[in-house]
Amino acid sequence: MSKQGLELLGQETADACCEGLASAPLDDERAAALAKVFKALGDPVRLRLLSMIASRDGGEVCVCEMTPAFDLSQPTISHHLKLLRQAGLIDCERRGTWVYYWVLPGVLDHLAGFLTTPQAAGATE
Amino acid sequence: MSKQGLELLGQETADACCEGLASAPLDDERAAALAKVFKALGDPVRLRLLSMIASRDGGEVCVCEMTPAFDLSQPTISHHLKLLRQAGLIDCERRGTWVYYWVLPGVLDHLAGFLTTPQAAGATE
DNA sequence: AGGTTGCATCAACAAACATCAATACAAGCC
DNA sequence: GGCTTGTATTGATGTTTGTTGATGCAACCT
Repeated sequence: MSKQGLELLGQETADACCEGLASAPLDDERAAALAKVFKALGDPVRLRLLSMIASRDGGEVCVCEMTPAFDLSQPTISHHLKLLRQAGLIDCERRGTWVYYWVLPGVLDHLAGFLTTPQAAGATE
Repeated sequence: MSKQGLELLGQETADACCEGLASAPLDDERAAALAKVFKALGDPVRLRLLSMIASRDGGEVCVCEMTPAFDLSQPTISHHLKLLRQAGLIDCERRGTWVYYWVLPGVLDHLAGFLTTPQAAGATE
């Protein structure tokens, strides 16, 4: 189930959906929504967790594999994963004993599109 | 001084310089450097300030124009601008009485490239 | 059933952050 | 020189965040 979402939501990639940061001044509402996501990215542990999940072949990583990769307690890792989930960046599912996390498709590319400036969006290099 | 946060992002062009979030697990150092930048973006006021500057024709905005655009005190706006500057996102110059801010070129597109997943990067155009 | 393991939640604390009033600094004007 | 305006810095305060030990819950295994 988790692997198929990416192709099905393929039309949601970076461009065309909504205005970028540099195309017009942000209004309060959009700024607040976007700030939530960037705030979730604004911690080195969460960035590493997200990267660990996003770079994984198969797209899924077990918590049992992430927790020992940090010099932090298990509740702390669980807390950071929760924040990433609440930001809409990842989701998880329990399968038997273990819990697996994956990156929600399209969200990262969406953010990238938001940051891309009009000039760079048109230029290939 | 203030560009430290983005040193690890490099000055090279957006696409070929460094690995993206989804290409390999981030190491501590890069995660810490990137987290600083994302943390700077993780506040609605700073996002609006940055957008206000980035979307401006001519690329420069006077502080005297930004301060009244928010329901916040002048020191607070100045503080947020300082954080954006320390994150390596913007720079400023005093010209006579007024101070002008602009977005440092390439940084936003660099961040966008970092967030772009390999699949989407190939499918962009 | 009882015991063990994996993960989430709770309660509590220190550190970091957003905000403002007061103040300091810089540049123009009288 | 003194006065005014624009911006940055300081000091203080209430809030948020990162972290942990303790606890709770779910799924396995005898």
